[in-house]
Formats: sequence, C-alpha cells, structure tokens
Amino acid sequence: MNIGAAAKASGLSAKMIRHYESIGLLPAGVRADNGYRRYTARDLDTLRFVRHARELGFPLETIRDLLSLWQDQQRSSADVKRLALEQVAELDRRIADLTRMRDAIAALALRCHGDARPECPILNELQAPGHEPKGCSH
Amino acid sequence: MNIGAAAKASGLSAKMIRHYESIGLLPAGVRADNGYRRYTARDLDTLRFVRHARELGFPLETIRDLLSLWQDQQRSSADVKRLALEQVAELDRRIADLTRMRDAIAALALRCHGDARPECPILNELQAPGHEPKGCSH
DNA sequence: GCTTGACCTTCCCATGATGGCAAGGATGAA
DNA sequence: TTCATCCTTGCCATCATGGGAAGGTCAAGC
Repeated sequence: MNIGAAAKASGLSAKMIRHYESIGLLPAGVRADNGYRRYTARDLDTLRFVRHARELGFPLETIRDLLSLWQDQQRSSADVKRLALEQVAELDRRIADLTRMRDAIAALALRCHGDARPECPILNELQAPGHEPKGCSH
Repeated sequence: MNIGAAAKASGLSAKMIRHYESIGLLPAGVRADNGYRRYTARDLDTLRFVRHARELGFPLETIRDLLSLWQDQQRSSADVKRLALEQVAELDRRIADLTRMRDAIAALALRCHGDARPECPILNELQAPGHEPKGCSH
C-alpha cells in the first residue's frame, strides 16, 4: 500500500504522514525498490490512532507519548489518564480565554446601534476600555 | 518617546510594534536623527487601540479594518458591528470545536481507572473509536 | 577620554500543524 | 509514445510572536 492509499484509508493527508515521519512521530518504515513508502495494515492502525488523537486536539508531542504508551504492554493507565486530564485542562484554559473574548465583544455589539451613524460603543471601548461600563444608567 | 517607553505605555512589546509597522498595520512614522522611532501621545492611542483589539482576539487583518473605521469620521457603526459579530461567530466556532474535544476526552478519562494496570478505555477509543460506547451496559 | 550598561537598529530563525507548489522520477494504460 | 496519476524531496506560506546576533547610540560614572 502506497502513501496515497494509506492517507485515504487513515483520513490523514499524505503530507501529514510524511511530516509525522520526518519529525520521528512515526517510524521511517520500509521502502519499495522504487523508493515509495509502503504501509501495512499494522501501519494503518497507527495512522488511524494518530488521526483520532489529533481530532481530540492532542498536540503531536503528546501523541508521541500516547503512541509510546499504546505500544507498551507494561503501561499503567494512570499515565494515560494524566495526559488526558492535562489536555482537558489545556482545552479548558483555551475555552475560557475564547469565551471571555466572545462575551466581551458580544456585549459591546449589543450596545452598538449598527446603523449609518458613526457613533459606536465598540470603537469607544477599544479606544478607552472601561469608559462605557456595561450597566450605564441611560 | 522611544519604542521601549511606547511599548511599556501601550502594553505591547517593542517586537510587536516593529512587526505591526513592517506589515503596514501601523504607519511608519518619523525617526529621530539617530534612526530611532519616535512616538507621540497620539501614536500611543493607536498602539493601545491595537492592544485592546488583540486582547479581544481580533486578527491583525481585522484590526487593520477596525483602525481604518476608528479613524474615519464618516464611518457607519454598522460596519464596525458587522466585524464584531463576525468575530463573535468565529470565536463561537472555535469554542464549539474545543468544547467537543474537551468533553470527549473528559468522558474517556472518567471511565479510565488511572491505576497501575495497562487496561485503558482512552487508548482503546483512540485505537477504534465507537467500540466502547459511553452508555455501555456493564 | 573611556568604560559600562541600557537602549536602539536590522536581519534571520523558531514556533505548530498544515497546505501549496515545483521539479523530477515511476507506473500503467491507451 | 504519450498521458495521467502517483510518488519523491525541498522550499515557502500561514499567524503572531519571541529569541538572538551583530552593530550603532546614548548617558552616567570614573
């Protein structure tokens, strides 16, 4: 199986597979006589594992550790769980950041007339934050 | 006022200020005889505006538009509001993505014993998603 | 005057994960 | 033979930022 078929079967792009190999996330594997990379069904399992981990947002460096644990029959599930909970914490941080931004902008947009006039609380706030408090009395 | 003082006063780094200038987000401005960039109080307002927009997660390309509207006395607040709502929508997309990932990992972690044994629902799921449904009957 | 340290300049490189493109080789079918 | 499709490697781009080198400038202290 060449890289194109492996890409299609795994859901990764050929580019990604080559990249993962180049950074040592995937082993270099065997080549056909013509220099083409060859993939076995076992390799496909690994590619799919990587894809699923990517879909959960794990960074490649963490996937490196996950792969290593996956292939280690002596692993302790505590190590896996720790990586998972760290990822949850990281995602929570990013979600909190984005949510804070989102709510701040949405609150400003609510107060903006959005008509043809130039007066705009959004620009006012960007210019001088806090000068137009949310609960102003007019 | 040199770039260091402008950076400190605006909350941006000197690196960022030079970068914003290099991509045309900020005007090139005047230089002192020694080649140093000089910043006025007016320039500081612009730098702060950019910083506040960055804190709300606006990409630099959008900030370019926001700056242009800010300085345009003929603007319509509708244009500003549109940019703001587009940013809210973008943030909502990203929050939804991250939340989906977060919940998926958290659900797996809940089912993982996290002890010294190798058995691990997290790795099982990465290997073959859906083979261990959340509501399994044991 | 000289040294020292803090500041400034430009330029290049790195991040993280991916896509795009180019130049060239391999394969297979019409 | 030609053409399409696949493969190879390598470089560049993204986005926003930091790091660091190499060198110029300035002000204070000796």
